[in-house]
Amino acid sequence: MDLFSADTVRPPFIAREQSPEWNALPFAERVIAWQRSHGRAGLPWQLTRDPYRVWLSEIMLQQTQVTTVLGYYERFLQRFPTVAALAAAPSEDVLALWSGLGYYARARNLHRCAQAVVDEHGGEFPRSAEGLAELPGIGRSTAAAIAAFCFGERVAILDGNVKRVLTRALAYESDIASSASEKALWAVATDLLPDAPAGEPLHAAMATYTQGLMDLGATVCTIRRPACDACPAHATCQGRASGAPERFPVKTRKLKRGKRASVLLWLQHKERVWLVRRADSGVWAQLWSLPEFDTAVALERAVAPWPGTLEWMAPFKHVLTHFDWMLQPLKLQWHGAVSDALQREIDRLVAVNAGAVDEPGEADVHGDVEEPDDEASVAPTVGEGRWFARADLDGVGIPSPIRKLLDAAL
DNA sequence: ATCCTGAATA
DNA sequence: TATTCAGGAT
Repeated sequence: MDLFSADTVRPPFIAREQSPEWNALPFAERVIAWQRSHGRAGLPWQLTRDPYRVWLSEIMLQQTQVTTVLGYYERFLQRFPTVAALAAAPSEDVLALWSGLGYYARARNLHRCAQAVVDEHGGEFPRSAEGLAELPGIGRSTAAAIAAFCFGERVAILDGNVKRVLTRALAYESDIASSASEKALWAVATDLLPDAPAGEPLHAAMATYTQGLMDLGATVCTIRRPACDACPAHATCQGRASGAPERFPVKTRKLKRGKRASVLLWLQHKERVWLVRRADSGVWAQLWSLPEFDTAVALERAVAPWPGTLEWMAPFKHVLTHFDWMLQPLKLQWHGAVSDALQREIDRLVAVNAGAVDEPGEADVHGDVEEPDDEASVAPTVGEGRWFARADLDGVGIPSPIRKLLDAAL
């Protein structure tokens, strides 16, 4: 069953067929009416007002689609049923359950936030958007969403979906990246908030309106080919009137990505692979991955004295926001025993990664030619490495492309 | 400016 | 198949 497309479970909403009186309703009331009949309902995090669950869903839904989050949300709650359980957990376990979701700073902030709620707020989330926004990982929009859903606070959200809906409704021509636009759109979002309907608590209106704006952006006012006929704001939408609603929001700055190339050491002994924990900052911070080198030469120098043969595996590209990353795995495999001396060498590689060992020392030990620019040749890690059997990989955080690589060949 | 991934498009 | 794009908080 497709929970995300309202039209699969409900008759299509055709704005044209609505009465003139209905179209004359204020924006918020139109959104609310649409949400009640055509918004997404029944998603796991919509069945509760528990701030812990709503907060978790909002963090997971940042930069991540509903279908992806569904695969993580329940599993996470099973392992951490309460904010106290999450606060008490090792950060390693939190990252393991976040593994594959991406933007791992969210998981680190999530954990810090849980600890702040327990340590500084007696285990209860603040009941206002203002209070929520002071917690790690909760910005203005996420704070407002939680406050609207859980406490019915009359406060505006402004995420990517909402920006799209609003800029189209207004045919807003300025680049939304500017701080002036940001400010203006927050003001618009706040202006459009519903008033308490007669004989109805504001709480319900705020929750429905907030969800409605999100769902409208996700299912009707889509990036490409918006379904204007199905939109409750159809009649007054300036973007639609302009004939090219998909032109909004206006973004003049084009993103340009840099390039980076790295070499990964796949160190395999029998059925196990050697992984290191990455540094506390930078890409894939604190996740487990294959040791990373700037060049094949640097990698070959590091493993030169070791047994086994180096095998070049298929290179692959991984795209991040700010650069295209070409990754070349080199597999070093052997089946003999790991002597204490060799294991010390392997541990030492990690220590070098962490910057704990002087580079000249390494050159001496390996009897290698001195090379300039050696310091940047190995990506930093936090100095921890372990052998992993296939079954061990489930228990730790591993970046998606690395997990995929390991799954395919380990 | 820096984080990651999956979906959409070419 | 390869490339482009979207998406909040810090």
